[in-house]
Amino acid sequence: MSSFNSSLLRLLEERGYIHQITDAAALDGLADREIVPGYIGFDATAPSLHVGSLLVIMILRRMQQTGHKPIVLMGGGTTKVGDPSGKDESRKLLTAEEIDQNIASIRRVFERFLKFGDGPTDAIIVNNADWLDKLEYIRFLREVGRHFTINRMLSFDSVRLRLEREQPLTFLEFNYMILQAYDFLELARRVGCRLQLGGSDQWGNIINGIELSRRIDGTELFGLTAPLVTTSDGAKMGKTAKGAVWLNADRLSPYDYWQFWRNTQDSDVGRFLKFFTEVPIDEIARLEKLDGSEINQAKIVLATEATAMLHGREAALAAAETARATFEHGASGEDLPTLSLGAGMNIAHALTAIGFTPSNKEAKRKIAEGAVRLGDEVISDPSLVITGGHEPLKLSLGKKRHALLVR
RNA sequence: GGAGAGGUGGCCGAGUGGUUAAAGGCAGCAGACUGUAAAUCUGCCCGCGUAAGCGUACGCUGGUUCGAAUCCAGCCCUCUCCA
Repeated sequence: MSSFNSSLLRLLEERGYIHQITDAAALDGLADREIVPGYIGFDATAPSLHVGSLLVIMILRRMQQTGHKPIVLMGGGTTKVGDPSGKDESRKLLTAEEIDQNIASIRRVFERFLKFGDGPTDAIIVNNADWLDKLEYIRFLREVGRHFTINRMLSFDSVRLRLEREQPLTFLEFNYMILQAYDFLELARRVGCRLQLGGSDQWGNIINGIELSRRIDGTELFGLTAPLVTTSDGAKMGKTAKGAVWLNADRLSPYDYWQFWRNTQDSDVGRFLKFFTEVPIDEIARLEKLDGSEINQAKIVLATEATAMLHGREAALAAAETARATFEHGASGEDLPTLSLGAGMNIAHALTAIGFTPSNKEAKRKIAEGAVRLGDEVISDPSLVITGGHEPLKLSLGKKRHALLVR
């Protein structure tokens, strides 16, 4: 069936994880013969990664499952420079302290997907600040800089698009691709890394690293990119009412994470099951063929499996149960967000306090629109003051967002 | 260093002294229809306040004026061309 021999590439291909490979046949041979250490870099621009990174994290996990060694590269150094890819403006510069805090916060997620340790296929985590922070400018320019022509650098999307749109690109950011290329060289030297993975937007950066390593060390390295995950109507995946879909539980609860997947469009379910769960292929084939409202069964599987992988099976089942109680029986599940009313609270303020509305003003608008219900009764009085009773009260905004109010 | 263009709400983008909290579009939220889907139609979309009302807002700082996003001065930033 598959054109590949190695279990790694066969699995990645079957699941749809492969967008481009530099030298597929050679990589296939290598992966078939020996343990391939492969890395992905993650910049620490926020205290949590979001679902946008989930696909490549899944690839690391799959690598390990097929007998290879995942390397998580935290971009402690590159974050200080800022990746211009896909952005019109440079980010504000983070301080070293903020970056370190972000790294500490982000790394916990990887422990859910990868097994770390000292064994040959155990995952390791490294920080490129370890070498980038120590670079000496002139020496670096002479050793590495001479392998890059400006002519070529200008042709890369990350740079070209910015220039075409007449947006500024600082010299600082311009250097990002060189540093990423150098990372690959450094990882090859330090830990024998042979493969770099990334999103399709990273192709240019990955190629640079491969070429740099070949020129300086004569080492043959490989690159593999994953497709950009968009929803079927073309939008970049990963936005919800509350903003980005964070992976850290303290930024997005398991319940909300479950809801994110539950609300997947029909046409995306099959693809997402392949990408973000480990449900067997033939089972996915069955699920995605379900008709009409039956497709919701597939969405529930997707939500529960994806949530279980990140937050644990128990949290996933609790989220599923709460959703079932809330949406199918009109009751309320205990996994819903909860707000303590204290002595009593204005209903509009309560909506804002839970985060359903960004402001009291917006909360009042929603009340005026008839979108707010308290215990399934539509509320029309924006000045209503709620006091908690013995039983939790269910507060709802629209059909999807529900919370429990307690005393 | 010189010449020109420009900086408007999350984004794009109108607006050149007075119903301008600022057209229109996108994104977003809600309602209807559904299946917690998509598409479609409708409404909403700076904040505080129950309300009257108030406070902020068109790069920054001042000024002119009864009144400024709109005029003037200085400054900051960006782009294009020239050196």
